[in-house]
Amino acid sequence: MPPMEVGEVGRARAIQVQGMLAVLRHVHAHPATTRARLARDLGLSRGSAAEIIARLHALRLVAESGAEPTGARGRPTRVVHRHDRGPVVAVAELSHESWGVAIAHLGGELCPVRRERHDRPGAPEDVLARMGAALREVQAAYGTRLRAVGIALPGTVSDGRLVAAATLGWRDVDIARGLGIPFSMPVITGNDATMAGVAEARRGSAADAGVALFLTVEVGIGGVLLERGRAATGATGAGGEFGHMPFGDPALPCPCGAHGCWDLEVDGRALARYLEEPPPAAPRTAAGAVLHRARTGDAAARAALDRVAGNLGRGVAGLVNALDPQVVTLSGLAVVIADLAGPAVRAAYLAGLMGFRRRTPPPLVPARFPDDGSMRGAAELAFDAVLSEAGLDEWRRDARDAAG
Amino acid sequence: MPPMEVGEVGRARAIQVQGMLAVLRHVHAHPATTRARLARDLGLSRGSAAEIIARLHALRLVAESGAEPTGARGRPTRVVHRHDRGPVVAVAELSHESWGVAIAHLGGELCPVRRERHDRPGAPEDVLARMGAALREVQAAYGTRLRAVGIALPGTVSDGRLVAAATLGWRDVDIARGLGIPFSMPVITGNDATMAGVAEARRGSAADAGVALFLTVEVGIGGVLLERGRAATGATGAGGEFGHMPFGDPALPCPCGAHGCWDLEVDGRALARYLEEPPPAAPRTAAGAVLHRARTGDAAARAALDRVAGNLGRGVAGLVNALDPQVVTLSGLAVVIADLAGPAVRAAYLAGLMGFRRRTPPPLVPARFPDDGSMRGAAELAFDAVLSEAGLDEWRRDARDAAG
DNA sequence: CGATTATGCTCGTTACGCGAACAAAATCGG
DNA sequence: CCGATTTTGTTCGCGTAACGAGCATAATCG
Repeated sequence: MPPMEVGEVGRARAIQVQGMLAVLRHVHAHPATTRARLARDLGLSRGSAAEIIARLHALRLVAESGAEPTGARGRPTRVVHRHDRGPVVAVAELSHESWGVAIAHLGGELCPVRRERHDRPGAPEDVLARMGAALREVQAAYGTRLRAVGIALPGTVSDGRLVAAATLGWRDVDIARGLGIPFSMPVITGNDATMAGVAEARRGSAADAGVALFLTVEVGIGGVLLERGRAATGATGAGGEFGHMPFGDPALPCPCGAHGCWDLEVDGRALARYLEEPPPAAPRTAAGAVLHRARTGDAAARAALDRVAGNLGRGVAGLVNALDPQVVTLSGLAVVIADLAGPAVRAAYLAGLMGFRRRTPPPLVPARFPDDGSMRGAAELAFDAVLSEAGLDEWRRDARDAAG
Repeated sequence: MPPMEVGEVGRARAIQVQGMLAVLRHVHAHPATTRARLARDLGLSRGSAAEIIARLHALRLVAESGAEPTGARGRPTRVVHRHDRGPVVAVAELSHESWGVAIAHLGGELCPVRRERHDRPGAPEDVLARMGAALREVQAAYGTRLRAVGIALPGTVSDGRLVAAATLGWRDVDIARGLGIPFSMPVITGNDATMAGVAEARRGSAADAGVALFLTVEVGIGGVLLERGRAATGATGAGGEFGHMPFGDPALPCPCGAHGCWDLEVDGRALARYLEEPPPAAPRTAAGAVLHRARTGDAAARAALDRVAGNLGRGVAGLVNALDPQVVTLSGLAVVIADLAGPAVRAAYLAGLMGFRRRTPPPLVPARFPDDGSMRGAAELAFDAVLSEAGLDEWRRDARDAAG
């Protein structure tokens, strides 16, 4: 069967592709779904579901198992899950402390491949070369099963370039080139907070929310607005830099080039400034230390924490006023701040909300994936490319070439 | 032909509806399109295009004319446009100065029905009753051709209620009930700035932008983020209240209940405060007076204007950092401020942008529809409901009942 | 005025999912 | 233990929409 061409043999072929994609996306969103359930959820007749699943099985995209008694009346149904030789995506994550590479299967399961720690990452070339080597290792291992790559980066990503990464000390890095990825598969690069937000919106704390806001505090604040599981990343992919909104002291210069950014009011730099201590070389580590002091009775640290908590709450309120999410997911230090200084966060949050919102303020909830959210999100975005018309066409073409 | 039922006679029927909707949406987006052009743009064969257009013509949704020589080689093609007895939507707009009702045709053409001015609108019941009467007049005139109603309101709209309207002095008004609309057609209520943004994104200054930001200054700032022509209105429809982000002096209380809102830094209240004059009863009118003074050499007014211009530029920069639009459309007083104090706006705008954005800052452009943008946007959203599967089903059902 | 180009029309063909009918596999209750 | 009931799986004739080849039509070109 040749890949579908627009117009050939009518729109019926387009319907087939839509049916196959609907089933694949259902299996991805609900690993261990059943044939009966997906037929019901997708509004397919049982005959159609059978045929589509057979078609996908022949392409080694899904497999069936089970049909074991459930204790309920009626003929047992079969479980539909990913095929053992089905597509995988590679995901890479870079942070100021380490980098990691994993693969992800249809359904979202992550399998770590490599992780290396680094104190100061040094030159981009070095780190990216090692990451690229790990990715090529994955490609060697999985061959044509590897269909896309997702890369989560700690900074502002615009048009596929890491244009600012304060924690790494990098500026304007061509990531794909640095990784030396020669293969032609889709490569999705994005901000790590944006990707973590996607993971929370699809499988995490915000899975039931049509509109959600994700915020994380590491060095500064990152985040993203999510609508029906999709990140509002803007025209160039750099949306979500809420930390560079002028919620702070306008006299304070920000490393980003602007002044008065929210970033400076909610992280380790803010804590140090409120304690009248010198700016920390490693704001994240310094923040941890101050929070520990606050936890163990240091009054000055406590007061600094309360100020930062107020700044956090007030900024979140402003975003809620502007973007009207149903839920706000917090991650990173934001969760710790909310834990240790909940009343200060909440008071500033409620005070910052427009009056009509105070009756039912969107809840602030902790992330479900605090440690690997950005990898999970990178996997989701990579699978978006795979579970598309173009992705399915490519898979079919490769399957045919392999059979021929 | 009965309305389409999911599953009946295969997905072929679903294909038909998609084809019809694609053609209708094309005609709506491109009034005076041609049969040849829409076949090409939509990837239809000429036979299919002919059949779909015939189907739509039979339903009195579109008509054809022309086929007149164009001077180009080849057989002339026909123009496809709205049917004279096709669907219309009613649009209503309420502002602090007046209210208006119009109808809109497929393709976007607006025809005014009624407009009344009011100095102080008074009780919601009175104004809404008059607007409701005008809408019922439209219903009487158009009968079943009237398919939806769009209503643009000057304040925060959440879950269909006008929960805050500072310029009207209204709070928490049930609009549909106040209008007394008994009919069961879709009624789309929304913020006037949001709707004006939709108009600019689809047919105006931001029509070519995938992601756009719309901002208008009247009393305070309203606006919306737009993605592919759709407004990011949030979970309850209240998104876009950028004026209630804390870009200002945190000590300043805002009528909304929060403090330090951007609203207070960019309108007539800000100008008055900077001039050390009492708060104006009508901030919009007062702003106009100050701008006139600034224009005619009043140094104090000029200085106040420059401060407001800086506040505007700085806040816009923060939104650009966060939302990453391709273009920012300005309307209302924002355009006047940008005209009179362009350098101050631009300087603050560029200074507030993250460094990497300064090379290619999203342009600030004036609205294409400064006077009726919110009505045009209300029409767009009302037609969204009409040009949908449900809307087409309803139209077909009514057409059948009328013929039977 | 024949050649060329572009569009409009006709109609046999293709390919999709539907769903009725039946088969299979479980539990229920007497 | 077995017939009844429920739920799922399989089969296959059916209906339907769009395709596109082939031809007709209507314009401009040289």
